[in-house]
Amino acid sequence: MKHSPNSSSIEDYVKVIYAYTEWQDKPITSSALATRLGVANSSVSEMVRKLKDQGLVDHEPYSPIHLTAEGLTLALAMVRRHRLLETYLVRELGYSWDEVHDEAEQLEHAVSDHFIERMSAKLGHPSRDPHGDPIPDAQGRITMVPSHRLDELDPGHTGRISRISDHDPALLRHLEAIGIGVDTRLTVLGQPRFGAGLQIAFPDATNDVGPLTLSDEVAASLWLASEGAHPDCSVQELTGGSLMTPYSDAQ
Amino acid sequence: MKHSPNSSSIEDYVKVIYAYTEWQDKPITSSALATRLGVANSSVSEMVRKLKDQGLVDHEPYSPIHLTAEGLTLALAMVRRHRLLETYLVRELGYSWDEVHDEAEQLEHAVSDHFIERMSAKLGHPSRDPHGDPIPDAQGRITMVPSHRLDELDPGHTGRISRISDHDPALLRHLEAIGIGVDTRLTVLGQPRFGAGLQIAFPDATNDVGPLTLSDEVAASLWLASEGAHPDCSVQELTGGSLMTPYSDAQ
DNA sequence: TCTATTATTTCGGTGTACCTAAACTTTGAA
DNA sequence: TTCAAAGTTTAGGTACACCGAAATAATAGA
Ligand SMILES: [Mn+2]
Ligand SMILES: [Mn+2]
Ligand SMILES: [Mn+2]
Ligand SMILES: [Mn+2]
Repeated sequence: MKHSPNSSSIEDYVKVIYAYTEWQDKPITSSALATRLGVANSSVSEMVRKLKDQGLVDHEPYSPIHLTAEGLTLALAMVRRHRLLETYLVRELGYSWDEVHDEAEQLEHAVSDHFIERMSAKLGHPSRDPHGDPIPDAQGRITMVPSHRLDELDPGHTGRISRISDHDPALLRHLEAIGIGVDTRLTVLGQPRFGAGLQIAFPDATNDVGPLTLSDEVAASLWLASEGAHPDCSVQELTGGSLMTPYSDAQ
Repeated sequence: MKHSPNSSSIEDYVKVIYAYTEWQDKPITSSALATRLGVANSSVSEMVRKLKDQGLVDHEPYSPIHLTAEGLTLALAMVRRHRLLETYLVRELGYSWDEVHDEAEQLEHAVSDHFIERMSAKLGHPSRDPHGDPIPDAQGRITMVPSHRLDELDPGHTGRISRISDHDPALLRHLEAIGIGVDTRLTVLGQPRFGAGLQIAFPDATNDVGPLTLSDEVAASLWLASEGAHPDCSVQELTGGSLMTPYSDAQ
């Protein structure tokens, strides 16, 4: 109900609650939230009570945490900010894709709505960030090709990488080194004979790049778009309203 | 002595202490600092004690507040950040000069050293911001033509506006409307017969722009560079070292 | 020189966002 | 079905950056 100016902590909590569901399609638990935010479980319990009081989440004690419609709107606004900032840093300021996440994590709380919309316009209103993550538009609509995490896919699937987790810069540099990026075409071969991981191949490879084994961690960080999927058939209308701050004068 | 990560409050205190001297050439008092920061006097007393403990200011009770060498380095780093950000917002994101101050006030605490240096490079390492304020270089050196506030100048002086206070957006829009901007050439005529203010004329005016009377507030917001002054003769070496954060890894 | 005014600091207290340790649920393995 | 381990919340406490009111110091006028 309340429309207090959201603190950067609140913004991060709500964003992480949203992002968890985007990647795991189940609601986040208290301890998972604590791990992702790098705070103690008790801090999460307290903050979740506050978020509930403010109408941003639904929560019963000892149960997972869900965003309300209002919480979702705030989360989408933060996701939009974060991903537009990452895109801007790469395209306009020459950052590499492994450098942008931490910078955007700070900036997302400091920039104004005005700044965000200027940036979006200058970039031509992009719909994906440098890691393939979809950027909600100013009305909270998300467009993305239907995709699945590599570790959930049965052997035999071929398609293009649609998104890559940007949380670990070292992982991004590793992927770059082995030639995997957004829109790279590849085939899932399945688990190798012994041990863990996932074997993949590059169907378009011209030279001697043979099949590769990805660790479980790497495989869970990659999403593959079904071959022939079309972005337009996957618009999700997630919120009714605009993502702009209700009172933009409150700088 | 301590090299704790500076909070945005500390950054603002130190920056305001520096900026006061830049405009008034005398050290700031506790209550002036409180006014400029929009906090209570008691808050300033407490914070100044903390700044002293951290070696950023010299201060005896009931006396004005001076920056130490270390405090000056931090202040110059913040001034550099603020003015580069303002310049960037105007040149790259299409902000007008009255919109940039508040946005930069937030961003200056959120961007990394890396971001600042990328921005500076992209802008061609500018030495003035949109209001004429000098931008310290990465070593803390400031270059500026010798100038004086309009309200301290004797009648008869002619020169170019070298800097304009950016704190009041309405004032900036007013100046724009009456044709005064950075590098505008004008002559100080002195006080009008009755009442307050300062009369000026535009020696280069081609049309019917006659002499104008500026209010005291406006006159105190403008600096005039002596006719024929040369920037190179006014480099101030203000600090020995680099303005970069000692441990840049501590994001 | 002696106030009266003004400036500054100290004191007690608030809200936010954390923490550790202790208490309390839930769950799943025996 | 039971109960120990795992997950979660509560209790008590800290640091930070504020506040208003009270106390204290500086200063300037008579
Ligand atoms: Mn963040
Ligand atoms: Mn991303
Ligand atoms: Mn600031
Ligand atoms: Mn400025």
